[in-house]
Amino acid sequence: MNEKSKRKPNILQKSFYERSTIEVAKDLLGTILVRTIDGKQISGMIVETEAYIGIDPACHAFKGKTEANKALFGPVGHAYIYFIYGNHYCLNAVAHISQEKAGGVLIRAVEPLSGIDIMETNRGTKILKQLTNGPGKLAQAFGITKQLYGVSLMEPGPLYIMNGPDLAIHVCTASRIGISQAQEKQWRFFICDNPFVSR
DNA sequence: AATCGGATCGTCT
DNA sequence: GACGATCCGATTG
Repeated sequence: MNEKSKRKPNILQKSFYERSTIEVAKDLLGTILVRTIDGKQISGMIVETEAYIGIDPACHAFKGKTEANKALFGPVGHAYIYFIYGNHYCLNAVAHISQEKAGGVLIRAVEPLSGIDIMETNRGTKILKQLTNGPGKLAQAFGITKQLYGVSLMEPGPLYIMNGPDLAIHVCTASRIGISQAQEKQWRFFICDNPFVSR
């Protein structure tokens, strides 16, 4: 174990996020999303993601940089959060190769691991499968709002992502959900047969 | 089980 | 002024 991993045990670092957005989206499957809030911890294993690269018409960064999407153009390994449909926040991890100007991975679903009682309170339901099986739902369960906009996911703070257990993961691929552009791209990834994948 | 429409508001045109 | 990387409850089969 080297000095770096001693300081930040198991937390994914810049070298993980500074790669092809699609590769990062696949590799985030099976990792652990951790939220610390009020001294308590919520965590879940990422089971569903979607890749959005800057040159892709479905990506929020496609039409250029704005105040709302600027995090997508910022340093990799940070959170890009957006508010949609008047009700919901969604979480992305900024990730792209250095030559690209923007790109991110939408975290669409996780499998609850710890802090399930807090998730139940945040979501207003005790139905386990409905706590985090969708991007808006997991944001609500984890208490993710725009106050976390742009925070680093690479250090022990309010929100970070850790390596998961070394499990054999079978990755399924599909079209992304809820977009009108570039629907043919197969850039949605999920752990096959996991019950917390949306739909 | 599957489908449908309403809620609701930040962001961009 | 319209729309959206969604969710939920109601209704129908």
